[in-house]
Amino acid sequence: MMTNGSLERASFRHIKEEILRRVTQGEWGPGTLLPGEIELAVEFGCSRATVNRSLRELSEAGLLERRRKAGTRVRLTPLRQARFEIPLIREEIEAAGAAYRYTLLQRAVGPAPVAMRKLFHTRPRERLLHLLCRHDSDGAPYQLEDRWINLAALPQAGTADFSTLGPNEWLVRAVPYSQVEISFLAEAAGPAACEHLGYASGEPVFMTERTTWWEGQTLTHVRLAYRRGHRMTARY
Amino acid sequence: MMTNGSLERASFRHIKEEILRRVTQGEWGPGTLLPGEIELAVEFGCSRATVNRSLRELSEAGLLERRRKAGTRVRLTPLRQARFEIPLIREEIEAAGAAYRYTLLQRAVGPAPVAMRKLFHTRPRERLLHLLCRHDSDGAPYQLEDRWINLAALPQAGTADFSTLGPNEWLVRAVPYSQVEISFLAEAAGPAACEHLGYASGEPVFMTERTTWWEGQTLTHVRLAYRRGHRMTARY
DNA sequence: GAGTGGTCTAGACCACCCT
DNA sequence: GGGTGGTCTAGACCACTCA
Repeated sequence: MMTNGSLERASFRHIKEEILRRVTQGEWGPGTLLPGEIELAVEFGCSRATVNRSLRELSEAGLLERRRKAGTRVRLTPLRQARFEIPLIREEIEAAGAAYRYTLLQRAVGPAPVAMRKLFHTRPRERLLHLLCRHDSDGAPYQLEDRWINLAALPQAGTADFSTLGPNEWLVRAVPYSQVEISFLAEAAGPAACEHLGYASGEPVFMTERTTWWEGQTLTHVRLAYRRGHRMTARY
Repeated sequence: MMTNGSLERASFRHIKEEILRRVTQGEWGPGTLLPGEIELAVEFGCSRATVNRSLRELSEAGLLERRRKAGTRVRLTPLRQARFEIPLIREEIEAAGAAYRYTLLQRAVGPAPVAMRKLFHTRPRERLLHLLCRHDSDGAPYQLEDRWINLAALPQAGTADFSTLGPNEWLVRAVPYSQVEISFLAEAAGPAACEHLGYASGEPVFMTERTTWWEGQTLTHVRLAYRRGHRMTARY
């Protein structure tokens, strides 16, 4: 019945905030050993499970370090992690209040270059679908998409109509939950970026590369070139 | 006493895996309404709290969508999020098994350029510390660090010795827990990148920009230029 | 209004790992 | 060996939101 003494209800959120405050304001410096869960539960007038959730989440966020028997400590150097949300390109553009347009520039089916064959572990005879697409924001080129799709793993992609629906959206519907590796890098503008994004040859281009697997098979590999000045931003 | 019926102990991990399996293998397609927590608890032979933790974590990971009264659904388009760990540059290099070396190239205190004054909200008279440093991996230039530090907010930085300890490590110790905004971008190599990282003028450079606040004050702003070919990679 | 998830409690047992 | 966090349970009340 009696919960706290103060007006606030005991809650894992309040406890997280209070512990975060003590750490950021230096009350508990790097390396400090925190009181045990039972002790904190008494201090905050809540159950041990509530304290546990607070400390667990702060430890997942990289602020604290927990070990059985050793206790909970403030990390010496906080584990920094930035989380980037990867939206569908259409949603990204529309969220910015701009009009989205999609154009299929090229479509080809055939044997793959060596680099792609290695990535997809396909035999020389197997065919890949190669697509080149442009995504516009308010009529101006925004992103160029250079995609390879494994037709052995995704035969339906061979007959899908990519002239109106982008391959990314198609894939998300066909294979929604898959393993992904994503990279960010800088590259010199090649002929395609010059022609479709208006770059001068050799200009720096911000690029994303993504490879997608499902049940151990490589499904698709895509290289996304962004328009001049694009950046990926996150807070933490 | 009786827990499960099967040999496995009921655990939120097993439940997560099983639900993930049902979703990825298409048993529960996008938009599917999952059974309620109580129903799942009966199925898995565990308590509702255990089911709740499983579903909560899957929803935080972007796979599921939960609303009171409406229930738990498989997301139509999975919420994609990539998590990048941001290590100290020294740890990044040493983790790759290479030797780390740090060099302070320039140090200057003075009035700031307009762009920096805006960022730091300083008055014209206030001074900023400007540092240029290089981080080497196995003797080869790896990263160039161009940093501004707000001396009004961090007066100790004015007397710190940055000739042996990099400003990043110094800052992490002085102000461990702060707010950060980080961006990734591509830029043409300027004179500094050419001189210290061996770029040809105008070559594409992968860059990170980071601004750090603490208690509402802008503490520091840094631009990191990486050696040729660098990429940031994450899996999800 | 009623059904669902969100959270808290009190208690329990266990696994890990420091001393 | 013993103390700490890791997890589970059974029950409860609450808040949101859909019909």
